[in-house]
Amino acid sequence: MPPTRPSSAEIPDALDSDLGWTLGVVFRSYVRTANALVSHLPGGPRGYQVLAAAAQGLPGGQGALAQRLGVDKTVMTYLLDDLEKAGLVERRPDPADRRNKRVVATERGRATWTDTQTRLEHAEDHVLAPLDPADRSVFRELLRKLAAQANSLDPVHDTCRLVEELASDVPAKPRRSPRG
Amino acid sequence: MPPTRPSSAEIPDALDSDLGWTLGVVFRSYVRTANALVSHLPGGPRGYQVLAAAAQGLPGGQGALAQRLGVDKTVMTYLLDDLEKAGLVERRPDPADRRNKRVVATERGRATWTDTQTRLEHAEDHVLAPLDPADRSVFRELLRKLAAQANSLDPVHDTCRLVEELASDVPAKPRRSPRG
DNA sequence: ACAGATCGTATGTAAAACAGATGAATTGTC
DNA sequence: GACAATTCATCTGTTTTACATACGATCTGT
Repeated sequence: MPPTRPSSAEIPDALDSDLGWTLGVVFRSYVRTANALVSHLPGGPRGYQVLAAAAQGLPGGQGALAQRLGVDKTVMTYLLDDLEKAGLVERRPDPADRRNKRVVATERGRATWTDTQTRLEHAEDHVLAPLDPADRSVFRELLRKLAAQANSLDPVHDTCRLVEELASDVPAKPRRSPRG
Repeated sequence: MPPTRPSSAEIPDALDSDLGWTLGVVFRSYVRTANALVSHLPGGPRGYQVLAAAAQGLPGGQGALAQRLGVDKTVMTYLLDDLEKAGLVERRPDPADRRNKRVVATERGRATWTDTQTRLEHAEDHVLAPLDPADRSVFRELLRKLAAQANSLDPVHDTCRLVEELASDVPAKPRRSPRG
């Protein structure tokens, strides 16, 4: 998914008023900036999310953490390996359940987290720069409304229903053929 | 990049006012819907873009097409393989330059394109549903402004400059270690 | 006509994600 | 209290995807 990660200049013509396109342009612009701002810590953006979760001291082992972040548990394993190797977090066996390994941020990890947070705020300002302050808050508010609604109907079967609702000639699932 | 394709529920807590987060939620919501709506044609979203380009009859061979869409030329090769196998486009040798292979949409390809276009318009309405008509046009306009500016400073060195500008402790490039 | 460049394709390689198996540790039941 | 079943984190193997490179075919220059 990301399904789409087109790099730079693409379809510059008549799709200027297309919502999906403009949304993608703005989002990718932010993602590019944000990625650059967190590229110094292992795991990139996901490493930051893990660090943030650890610094906020939220409960649960690394499995729960993986589920919350939407990554596979095996990914979380070597994500934490790199993060721990960098001295930002620690795996600490849970005294209550020694199978669990609590993920706690080190002193340096907490400092790095707050530092990166301020960076990301700058990234937001960078993206919103072309708007004057009044328009910025309007945009934030509208976006917040959209996000709230999008979250409520996020479940997968909903888009499936929408597909069947609009589909005309989709009998089966034509998976992509292997390259050979 | 996608760099980030987190699936569903993630960091539900204090980041509600975070621009990057809400932007990502809305964008992923649209992407999910749009992907579902174009999943019936080979290559998914990129297959649709190729089909759209072919149906609009834009000039140039498949190499130029690949560059415009931001995908590798080798990807374009088997992308067109699948698309041609499905009878949506044809590779036609350019009479002026027989190295080039013009990509033209078949009759069925054009029909599929227009059909998919209307579907994607429904997807837009679906995302913008929580807003009343006035707010929708406001949102579209603000987003258009942001996209225009983002496009102008998209070049990579710009974000690099921004990184160095804000970086505090980034001496070298700590590439991620291989898993083993 | 011949050297060099360009287009599309084929091939190999590296990185990333997912599924399944493994070992350690807990819970339940008898 | 012992034993089966479950859960957690990790390891291993497979698959997919993108990229880099090499190749044959074709064009353009001299």
